[in-house]
Amino acid sequence: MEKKPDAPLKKDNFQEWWQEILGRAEIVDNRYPVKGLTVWHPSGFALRRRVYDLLRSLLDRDHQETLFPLLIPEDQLAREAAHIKGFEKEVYWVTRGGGEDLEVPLALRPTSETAIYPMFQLWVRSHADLPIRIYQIVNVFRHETKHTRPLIRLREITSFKEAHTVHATWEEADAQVQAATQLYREFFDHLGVPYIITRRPDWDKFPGADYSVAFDTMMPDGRTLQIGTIHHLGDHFARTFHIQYEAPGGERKHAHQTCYGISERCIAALLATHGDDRGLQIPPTVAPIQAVVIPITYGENPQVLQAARGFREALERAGVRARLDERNLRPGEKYYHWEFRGVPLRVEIGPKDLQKNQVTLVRRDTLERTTAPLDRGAEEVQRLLREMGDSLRAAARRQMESRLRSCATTAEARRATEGGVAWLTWCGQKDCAEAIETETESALLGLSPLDAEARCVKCGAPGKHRALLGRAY
RNA sequence: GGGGCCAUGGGGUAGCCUGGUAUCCUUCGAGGUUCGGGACCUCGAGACCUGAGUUCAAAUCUCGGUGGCCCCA
Repeated sequence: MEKKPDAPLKKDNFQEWWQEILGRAEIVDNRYPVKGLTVWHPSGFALRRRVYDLLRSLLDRDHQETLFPLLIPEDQLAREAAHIKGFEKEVYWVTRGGGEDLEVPLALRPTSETAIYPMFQLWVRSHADLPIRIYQIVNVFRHETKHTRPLIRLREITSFKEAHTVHATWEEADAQVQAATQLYREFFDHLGVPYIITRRPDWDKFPGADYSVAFDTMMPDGRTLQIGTIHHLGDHFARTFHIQYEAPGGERKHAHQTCYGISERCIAALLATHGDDRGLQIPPTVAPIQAVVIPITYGENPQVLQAARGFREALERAGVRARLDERNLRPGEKYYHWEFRGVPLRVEIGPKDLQKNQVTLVRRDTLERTTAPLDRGAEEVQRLLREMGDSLRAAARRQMESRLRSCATTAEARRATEGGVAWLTWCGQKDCAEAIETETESALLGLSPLDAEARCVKCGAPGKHRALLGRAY
């Protein structure tokens, strides 16, 4: 499986790097014989589990986890007009059971609003039932016509975390959007993935939403990747699905809703953000293996082996996820092996270390080599892991910010979007947006408030928004 | 949505034009010597995407399917 280290250079050719590294580092195996579906390798799955455990722990503070069915009857899926229009071209249908045609075709959920909201209709009776905040982590299916890419654009999204909330008023739902934004910030900060938060332009909002907020990050080639979205649904779905509650005064009112999602693109983002020409780099908070212990034995050497085993146990006791590599390979090969897989810290223990009663520690990010006394080694490992998490996050943030440009003309923005993204001022007119997109050869991804008075780069009218321009995956 | 290129052991490839015995590297298994940054030796294992057609004979030629990659909208 693993090849010798002729890994393509990431900054020169991200797409090739991406395709190669996922297989070689055993994250996913893309050889499954259906387009757009992929297999999580056990070690990739271990990472996925860490990342989603983190996400769960954040959500569990005030959400409850649930599980809804995969199949949605056609008539339910079609109830909300804008919603079905947004998804109909990508829906997979189950039309037969056994040898029989089904009376009602069943959709494989492309997202679960229409599976969940009929149940909300039953669950919501009184204002005392609100708010409801639930989430589920499930697979969803979308028959993508664009290029599928592993972990980035899939036909089966295997790891869709979707949260759905119900509130009494529009304002309360609006506050939930803020809360969700904060929660996502916290999540991506833990992963060290930098992000830009914008409101999606009207023509690009979630089908059936009042407005949509999106998190975008930047891939190494400067293209953007949407890694999280948050939607204020207003009362559109509540009206369609008759989700009503009895207010304290006795009148019946429509509820207001939000929904927000994160998929395995969050893992794509963390791998693409931190990886380099030597392989992956997994942030310590979510690394399934945080430190690998490599004994340097020179043939049989029971003392070294015993010390290495003992140290691994000490790490485990200190709460560090540690692994001992006792394979009969030369140490150098083990270094490359674990570096490629992104293990944050390597611990070497050899005869020279034993003599000095120390361990040698090597960081994955800087390859810096230090030593620590054997009996305080575990503490030092913990300290280094914390430091590495911070420094990965900071480096990623700097890297992205170096490729954000505020531009005064579309020509300037066009250059900026060749390897990054551009901010420019927009008046809010659709015509101007289209002209800007054409002239910059990129997409108007999102909007953010103006921080000072400015004029539309296209028509010169007073600006209404800062617009984010980029080329998106 | 439109166009182009491609499919050979687990991974990467040669062979295809001009039909006849499938190349090399890597990987994997066994054994031995090794071990502070990708060791070596011996032995062994493993492939022509799928269906149809042409032909005495197809990895090679033709058509369909499936899958992958790239470019443009």
